Amino acid sequence: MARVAGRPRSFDEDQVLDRAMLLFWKKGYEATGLSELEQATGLGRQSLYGAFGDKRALFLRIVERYFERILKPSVVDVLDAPGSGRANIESIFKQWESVAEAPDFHGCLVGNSIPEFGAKDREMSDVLRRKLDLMEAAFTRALRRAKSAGEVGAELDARATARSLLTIAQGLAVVARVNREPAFVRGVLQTARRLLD
Amino acid sequence: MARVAGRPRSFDEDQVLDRAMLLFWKKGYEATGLSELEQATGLGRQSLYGAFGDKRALFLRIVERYFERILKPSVVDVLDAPGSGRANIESIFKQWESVAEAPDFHGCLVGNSIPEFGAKDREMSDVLRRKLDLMEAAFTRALRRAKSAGEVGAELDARATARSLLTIAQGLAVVARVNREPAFVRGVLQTARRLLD
DNA sequence: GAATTTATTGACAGCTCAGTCAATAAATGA
DNA sequence: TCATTTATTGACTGAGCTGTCAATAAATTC
Repeated sequence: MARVAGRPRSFDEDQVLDRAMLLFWKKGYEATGLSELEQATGLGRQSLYGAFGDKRALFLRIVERYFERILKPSVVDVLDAPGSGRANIESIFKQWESVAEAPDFHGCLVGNSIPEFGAKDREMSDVLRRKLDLMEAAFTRALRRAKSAGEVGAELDARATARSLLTIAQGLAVVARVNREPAFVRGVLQTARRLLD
Repeated sequence: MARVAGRPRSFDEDQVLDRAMLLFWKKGYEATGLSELEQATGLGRQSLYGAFGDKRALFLRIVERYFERILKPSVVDVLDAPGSGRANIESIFKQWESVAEAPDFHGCLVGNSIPEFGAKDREMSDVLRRKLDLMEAAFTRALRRAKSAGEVGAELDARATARSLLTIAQGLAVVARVNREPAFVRGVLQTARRLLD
């Protein structure tokens, strides 16, 4: 794989993508302008276009990155960790509590984007849905393991419960942005735990 | 209350507001342009501004209308209906099922708007939060009545459960837009019912 | 009927948007 | 050294945005 001639990039791609991700996460797709992206990343417009394509292509890449760097490590990998499935779910609950109560909580990039693209953009909806599916599947695996280990009720419907936990997560990502009471999130999680018994 | 001189309006305000509401509901605040509002309502720009003020003021009015015309009758009033609190909650579940499975489901205007305004607009966040609070309170009332009537477990935490049901509702409003499987919504509701036992 | 008040119409101003063009800079390979 | 390739810079384009201005229309009140 011989390197081809040409001027080398002067920026760290990972850093640029992280900064763009944070911007899209906080402000949403439409509300994030190219000028803001230039400012946040320190790149000029042509560099952004040259490296990542247009705004939509950049966003698609950011969604992949958001899953790999945020959702996978903090949700999927935690649920799939060896040991107790139930304890893994409890770790997730604890994590949600601290995240949702943080002062600058800005929800979930995937959930935030769903209303924005709506039905008008099927490709984007499919991409976003696939991320939710991956989380649902991870919850299902953890619940099945918990069931085999007798950590949850034997009659528990793993798939339906996984769907509920995913739905609660996305609901919290919305509601906790305006309701900043710690008691709110704790109440929801306290109730979610009851689903496992 | 003597009428003052002047040319009378040539449009039906209710109809205009309903059409604007549907547009904001489907597309969101930012993505809805004045030209689209003109087209959907049949009004010229100056008529819109004269009657409702600027886009933001119109949207604030639409949010109030959305609560009065959609959320209050379909959630608050159903929960506050005389008789069994538990049966009223069950009515809500049934309704969510049919709504979320409809082909042109576009979520909840309140929930859709929360990520869009984020923390940058406190007035709007407060308005949106108040609508969620009113629904939470209605769930709490219904659960308390159900508890008094012995329709739910005596140890049930009415407020925490109300918060969970609100969170599930907002979660479904997001997730069901991309996951169109009827089994998804049904699974979540099946699990939600378990919260009441 | 005349003055007043409000509604409607259409054009327009100022700004921001995503995306592109052309010129310059900096590396490689021969 | 020189041709080639890629990156960067900054100006620019055309379109769309919200909001406003000025003129006209249609009612009431005196």
